[in-house]
This record gives sequence, C-alpha cells and structure tokens, in this order.
Amino acid sequence: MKRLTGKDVARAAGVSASAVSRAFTAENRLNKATRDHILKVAAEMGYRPNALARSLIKQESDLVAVVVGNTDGIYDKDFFNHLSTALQKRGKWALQIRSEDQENLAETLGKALMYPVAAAIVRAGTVDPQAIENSKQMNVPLIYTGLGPVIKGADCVWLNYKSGGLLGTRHLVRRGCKKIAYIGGIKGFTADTGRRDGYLEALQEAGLQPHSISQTKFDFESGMQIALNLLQSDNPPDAFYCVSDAAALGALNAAKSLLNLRVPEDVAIVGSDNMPMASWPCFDLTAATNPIDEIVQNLMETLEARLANLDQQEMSVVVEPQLVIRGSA
Amino acid sequence: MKRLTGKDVARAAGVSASAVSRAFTAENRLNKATRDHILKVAAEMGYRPNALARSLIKQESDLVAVVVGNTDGIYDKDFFNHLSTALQKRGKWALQIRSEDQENLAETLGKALMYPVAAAIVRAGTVDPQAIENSKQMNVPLIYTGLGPVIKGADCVWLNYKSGGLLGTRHLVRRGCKKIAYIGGIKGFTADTGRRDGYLEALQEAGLQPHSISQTKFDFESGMQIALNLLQSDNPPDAFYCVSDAAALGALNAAKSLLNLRVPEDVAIVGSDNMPMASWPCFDLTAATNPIDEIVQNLMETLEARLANLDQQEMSVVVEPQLVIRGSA
DNA sequence: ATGAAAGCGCTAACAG
DNA sequence: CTGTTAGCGCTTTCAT
Repeated sequence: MKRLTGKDVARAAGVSASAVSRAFTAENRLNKATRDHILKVAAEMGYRPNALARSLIKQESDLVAVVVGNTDGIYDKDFFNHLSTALQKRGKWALQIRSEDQENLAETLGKALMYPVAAAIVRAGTVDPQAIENSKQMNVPLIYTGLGPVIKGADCVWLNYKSGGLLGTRHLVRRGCKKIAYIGGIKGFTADTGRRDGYLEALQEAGLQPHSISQTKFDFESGMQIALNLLQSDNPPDAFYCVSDAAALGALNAAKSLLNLRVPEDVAIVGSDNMPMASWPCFDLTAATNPIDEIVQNLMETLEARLANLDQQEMSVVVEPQLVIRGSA
Repeated sequence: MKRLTGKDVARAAGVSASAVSRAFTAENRLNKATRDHILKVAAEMGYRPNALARSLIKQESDLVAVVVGNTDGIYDKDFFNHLSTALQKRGKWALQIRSEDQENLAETLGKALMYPVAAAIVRAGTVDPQAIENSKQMNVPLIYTGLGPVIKGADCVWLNYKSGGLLGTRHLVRRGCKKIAYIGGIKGFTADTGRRDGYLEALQEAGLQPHSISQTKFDFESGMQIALNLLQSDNPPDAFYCVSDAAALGALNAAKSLLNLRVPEDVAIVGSDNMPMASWPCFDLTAATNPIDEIVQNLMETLEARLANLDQQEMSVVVEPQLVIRGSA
C-alpha cells in the first residue's frame, strides 16, 4: 500500500513538508504563488493528504459510526441511506457497523470504536448499557434513534410511538370498527410497546376490548401469516392496527390476495411508517408516519450541537407522527 | 476528544508502551501473566488501541470504501446492506460514500480516498475514467460491480444482463405474446443496454418486431407511468419486459390497480432482479434474477484475491441470471 | 512567508 | 521476555 506522501510532493515542488501541509489547510497562510504551485504539483502527482495522519494530530475525525442494530426491514434500509447522505453533506463519513443480534451490538460497537469516530449514531430496538459505557469510556458521543427508549447518558431522537398508536387506532374506531387486532413487533422494542400503549389507550377511550395482540419481527412475512391465521379463526377481527408498514402490507396481502376479502369493507388496515410504498395503488395504505427526513434532520442538528459542546446536558428530541389516510382504512 | 492511550495503560499497569502494544497483537509473544494483567487493566480502563495510529504504521487498513453511485432503488439498498454485512464478517469496515449524480462520483471518491482504504467497491451505472485514475494514483484497488460495463483497469463482478433480457423475453414469446414492450432504464447504463440487447435478440429469434422501447430511472413511478400510457394507447402491448423489478411492479400496478386489466391474460409482465418483494402474493412477479448473495460472495472473493496480490491481472466475474416463473407471466 | 523540529498513538526493530 | 528507540504522515509551534 505505497502511497504518496506530503514529503514526496514537497521534494517535487522544491519546498518543505510544512509548506505542503499549509497549502492543504485553509487556516495557515501561505504566499499565493507558492500555494498555487504546490497545489498544482500535488494535483499532477495525484496527492491527497492522509486523513488518518491528520486525524491523529488534530485529535478529531470526520468519521461517524452508524450502528445498525437488530432491525433490517425495508424502512430501516431507507433510513440508513438517508442518514449516510445527510452525514456526507455535512462533511462526515459514515462508517457502517452492523450487528445481527442484540447481544453482539456492544461488542461490535466496541471493535468499531477502535476507529476514532467523532460520534456514533445507533438505531436499535433495545439498548445495551454496556454499549453506552463503552462509548463513554472512549469519549465518543452516542446518539440513539429509532426503536429504542429514551436513554440516560445518551442523546436521543425518537418518534412518539404511542401517538402513532393512538392516531391509527382512533381512526379505526371512528370508522366503526369493533374488533381491532394489534399486530405488534419484537417484545421489548419501544416501537412495539409505545404503539401498543397507544392502541390500548384508544380502545379504552372508546370502551372497546382489544381483539388480540400478536408479535412479528416487524416484517412482511410474519404480518401476513398472523393476519391469515386471525382472519380464518372463529372470531376474525374487522381491523388491524400494525406496528409497521411491512407487517401491514403482509396483512393486506393475506386479506386481499389470499382470502379475497375486501379492504376496508371486510377488514380495515392501518400501518405505521408511511414508506413510499404505502402509496402504491395496489396498497393505498393508511398509515401513521415515521418521517425519515424529519428524524434525520433532527439527528444532524443534535449531532452538531453535541460536537459543538461535548459537555452539555443530554438532548432528547421527539418527532410527532401524523396519520395519512388512504384507501385501506 | 481526549482518548485513553496505550501509554496511559502502560503507566497504570506498570509496564512499557510496547508491552501494551504486544498484548493487543497476537503475533508478538508476551509472558502470559503480564499479558493477562495488561489486558485486565486495559479492560478496566476501557482502553482500545487506536486503529488509525495502527493503520498508519502498519501501512494497511481495514477500511473498504463502498461507493454508491447514481442508483438508489429498492434493490440497491438491499445490495449495500448485504455488502456491508459481508465485509464486516471478513474483518473489514464499510465506509459509505454516496454520490447523487455521476459527475460528482469521481470527486466524492477522491475526497474519500483521503482515508487509506484497503480497496473501493463501486456500484454505479456508468464509469468515470477519472475515478479509476484517482484510485490508481492512490494505489487503491477498485472493484466495479452492478450496473457498469467491464472496465479496463479495474476488477469487475457483474451480472450477465443480456442473458436476463433473453430469458425474460423468450419466456414471453413462448407464452404467445406478440406485442412485447421493453421498459428500460437510464440511457448508457449497462443494466439497460445489456437487457435491451437480450430483448431485441429474443424478438429477432422469434421473428417479432419490438413493440416499443422506453426509459425509466429503474423505478416504480416511471414504470407505472410508462405502462399506463402504453396500455391506454391505440396499440397497447400484450406484454412488458422490464429492466428492473421496481419498474415491473409499477407496470403491474398500472395494469391491475389502475386499469383493471388481468395479468397475465390481458398483459403479461416480466421483471428483472427478483427482489424478495417479487414473491409477495399481490405481485407474484416472474423475474430474471440478480442474485445479491452470489454477487456479494464473488465480490468478497475478488476482494480477497486482489488484496492478496495487488499486481495480478484484472479479474472479471460474470454471474448468470435465472428466470423465476411466477403468476405474472 | 517559510523551514526545522517536535509530537499525535502506535508498532517493529533492536538491545538487553 | 521486556524496555528503549525510531518512525509511520501529518500539523503546528517556534525560529528565522
């Protein structure tokens, strides 16, 4: 991995190494003529300062760890793409760190923290105190987002899940649904508990009993399977409120494609997330939003505020979902 | 960004800095007792060697640049997730680099190459010679994949696009379709030209004329719009061969949901990619595969071969698509 | 305005 | 087996 160094350029340009360095850093002034000359020579040689060495001496880094936890749905992929793009627009580079299962998350994050990242943005269903401890020790600010709860010791940007559950379920109640089933997510994930709380509260407001509460991995397949079972049971629901769009689309497929039911007449369906796909004509899904742009925007603001002042108090931003009403409910 | 150093640990453990270093590198032997002691102290303090400093001296890096070009469809998101995971399993870290438009790709890659990455994996529709030149200068091996053509000066892992076009179109011909339209991608992308070539050749074999050739951004919306226009025209096609699953699902929506046509009776539809979504009951899409696992596997093998021997000849792997027949054609 | 020299955190060669 | 020393590529005083 032989790589051109500043020294090589210095030699070629007939200047000192420090001159080359100064040519590449705005702060230190340099005679315009020499700077231009150095930059020209450097460009010809294809030289670029080594970000690692620079980082080492400046004690700062443009790297941001983006930690993908135990959540890998369609929504999440979209989310991380937006996040990477937003980081890059702000001069940061996203170092992707993935952990299949929750147990490994702290360990994986630990390994990744060998790189001197400016911060770590973590999206995971539950939060490992060890991970927080690790990054504390490394002085890496941690920002949690997405499925997790509000954390002591880390900044958070999260969705008001309960509000989504309330909005979605109240809408089904208003439609006149009486037997509303909850298709939930992974146990312990705030995205699940929050939305379920909203669901339960909305039912209570209306004096209704929950029809049933089930669990998925937030995904299409399990959403479809559960809906199929429930709809074929002795006491089928007349509506589903679903913890994710993916699960809702699964339920929609079970109802329309597999059982030839009419949606929303026979069974009404509300999802959560409002992914672009929700608006496709074949789905036309009513859903509570989980607005990626807004969340990413808040993450960027939180990140910048945190980097500007490492010692300030923990920040917590809550994004409010909205209900987008379409044909499915 | 004050961070614990090996020196701090050395002081605390009453040993030298090199002892600490040796404790963290398997190669250099160390008395088991001292090693254990050092590791214990380090763990208590939460110390981790700085990967940047290590990289600087070892002249090698665990970073791999993953360059996301002007392609951001559902398939691509999936692809990059698999790629990051595969890299991490092999002890590499994916540094995400995104470029909205093709023009910026070389420039963005250039900036990212300030980080001493072991290699760069690029997935883009077209290839900028400047990007190749840049990475050559930085001695960073470049591996192209996906939409691009086979490149001089870089390793490639790509799909046999033409074969996909042949398989898909021949299948429509066998079904008895006579007016087969091609819904294509972005002009100049090999994913488009290759599949179109296959489409044209299959038609020629059958003595048929192309019904029409149109362009999308490989996406759902433009696929839907184009299909809608064609199906409402004076001379509607009886089949679509589509450059991507996303475009095919758009066409499917236009036919079934918007125009109430029967698929495949009124119009048959074949996609390309075979994303998981293609098998959803509401779609049941016949598609030529673009097998992520196989491509990523080949990328990993190419990467490892390249890193093992930087000077060996360019490698090129071609993955063959298969036709998965479902209900849509 | 520019060069020389020190040092960021680490590892590898060299002593002992 | 372990400590001392040098140096990776860069930026930043401190001189000039």
